[in-house]
Amino acid sequence: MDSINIKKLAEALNLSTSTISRAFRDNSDINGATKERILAKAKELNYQPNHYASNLREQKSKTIAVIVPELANNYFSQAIHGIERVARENGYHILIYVTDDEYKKEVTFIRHLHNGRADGIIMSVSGEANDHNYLNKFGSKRLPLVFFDRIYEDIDTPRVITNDYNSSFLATEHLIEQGCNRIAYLVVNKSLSIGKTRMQGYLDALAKHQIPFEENLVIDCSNSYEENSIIIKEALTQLKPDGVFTSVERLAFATYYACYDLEINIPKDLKVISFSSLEIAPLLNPSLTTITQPATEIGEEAAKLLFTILDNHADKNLPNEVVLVSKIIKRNSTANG
Amino acid sequence: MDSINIKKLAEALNLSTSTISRAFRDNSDINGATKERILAKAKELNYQPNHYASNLREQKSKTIAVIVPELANNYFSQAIHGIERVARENGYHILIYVTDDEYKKEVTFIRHLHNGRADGIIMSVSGEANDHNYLNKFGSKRLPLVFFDRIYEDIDTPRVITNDYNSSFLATEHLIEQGCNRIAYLVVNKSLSIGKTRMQGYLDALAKHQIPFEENLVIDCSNSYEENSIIIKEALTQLKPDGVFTSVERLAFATYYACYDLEINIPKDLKVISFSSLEIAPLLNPSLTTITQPATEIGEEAAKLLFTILDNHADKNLPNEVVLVSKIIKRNSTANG
DNA sequence: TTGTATGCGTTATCAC
DNA sequence: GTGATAACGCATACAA
Repeated sequence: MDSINIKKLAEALNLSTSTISRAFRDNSDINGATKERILAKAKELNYQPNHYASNLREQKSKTIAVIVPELANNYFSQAIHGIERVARENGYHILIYVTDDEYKKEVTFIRHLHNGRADGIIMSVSGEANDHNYLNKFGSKRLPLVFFDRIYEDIDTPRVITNDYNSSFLATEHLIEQGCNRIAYLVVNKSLSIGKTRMQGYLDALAKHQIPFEENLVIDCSNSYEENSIIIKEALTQLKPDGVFTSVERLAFATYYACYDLEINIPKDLKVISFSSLEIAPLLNPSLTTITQPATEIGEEAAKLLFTILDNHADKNLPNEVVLVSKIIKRNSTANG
Repeated sequence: MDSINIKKLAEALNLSTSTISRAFRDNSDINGATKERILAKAKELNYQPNHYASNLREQKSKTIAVIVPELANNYFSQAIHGIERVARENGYHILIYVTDDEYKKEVTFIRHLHNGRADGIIMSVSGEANDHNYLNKFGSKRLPLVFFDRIYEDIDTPRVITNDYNSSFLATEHLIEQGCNRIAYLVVNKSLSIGKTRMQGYLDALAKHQIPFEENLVIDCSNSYEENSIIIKEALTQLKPDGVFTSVERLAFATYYACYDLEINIPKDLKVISFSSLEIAPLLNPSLTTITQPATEIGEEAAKLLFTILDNHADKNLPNEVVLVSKIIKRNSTANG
């Protein structure tokens, strides 16, 4: 093995390993000149303190894990981008884990991460329908955890969310104001809190405007493209809604495709509004009215929150919940005439 | 410190640490019953072998690093998704690094990664205009490295790319066949190999069809949304092309926005074709003709290639270059009357 | 300011 | 089949 380590560097410089070590840590007493000498030689020999040895010694990894349900999704990739930026600024590295919306994977990831690999976790959850209690099994040894977007309400940990209820209320109201009175609500899994919160806004807006709620206008979709296509087409033909409010971007796209096929004109026959982080919503045919979440900012906030926790071992009274505001951007998919 | 480790587990079971360790490794001699007993107790006490200690001992991290120029981009997030999947299957974890197209960051990341944090690197490069030689400075200690999409041609390492030249040739030819003869080529940085390769296809297609090449129809764009808007609008007004071939997705979007503003009709006045991994290209107004790269597959191939290298320390004769095929999908942005 | 010695949690070698 | 022990590379308490 010809690889360089602290000992060899020490020998090469006729110094002790402790002195070498000091040259790489900031707060140690060390002669400026020797430090220079060490750093120079280190560069020459391409020496870097071994990450695993340091971390074993220091009992921390300078690494955080990010767990998301999916990756090929504007919202999550933007959020990760935000997390990455903040992490980098703080000298942290990020590990990415994708659950594909499978609860089992989430549990496996979280369990695994408690082996020291990461100092903290930022997660958008996948298993709302399942048992969240596994998170409490770690006791006091549970890694610092921050939720964003999709959360477990029954788990006590900081979270970054958006004002979903309000946005949904306003979105529904917008459709009503545009003349809709048969508004369908498309959701991926209505038992998930995020689906429920958004649905409540929908319900309350209907109530406010004295539009009776019809159970079957709540369309429970799946994660499969093909299945959704069938479900949505059937809903459009059978129920003939004049407005659609979709709780996730993907369902708006599916609605568009369905309308193309069925020759339903958006917005004339059907108005569409959706939660979406798509930057090119204006380029769609027709341009899509969106509730746009500040995805990058959500990621940044989540990361900041986590670092606050990691810095203050004595958790000062930090916010347990950060709420960011989404914006409704009206475009042609909900236009009149 | 109340945290559990191998020693405590050993005490709790009246066994030695070696036996505990064996229970967690596959190939060791150990009594079936004791193994059961250990695993059970481990679960009960929430014990997991410390990752950093193991890795320090074994001199490998079961981690690979992925370096990309940007994240909020369909292509890269899909590619990462592919990498993540394959990595997971192989029991590896992935670290993500975003360079924001800054060469300096790339160098810093790569340097840093040679501290043992990762066993290998998958990268789409950012610094084509700069000195790539830093990669050779590591000598035999350089980590296994696989390029994908954007590569350094002068660095000898395996790579996964697409048939860019051919796709560009066919894309340009498609525009010509649709009646264009003033075709602009939009590129972010034409000195980059990927820009050059794609441009060569463009040039050769023009030549084949005896269309004289006009230097100023090659529009060198930037990474800034605002700058591109100005550049493209000026190009469209001054040069009046009847076709646009964009080397990256983002420039196609910018072209759409510019045309909306300038009231140029696509495809009547201007036909547009672009490299793009956008899944909703059919939903654009008008639907966008794309050269679609198999992004996820590219990621998967890159990961597989890396794992082949990591497995065979004696590098068998593995392919140095994997070429995947892109597909041209004709849509309305290049349609005729 | 620098050096010595010890231990972080694990696994491999070698005994038994 | 199991246990004692050294070593992985580094950082710190303590000594000098």
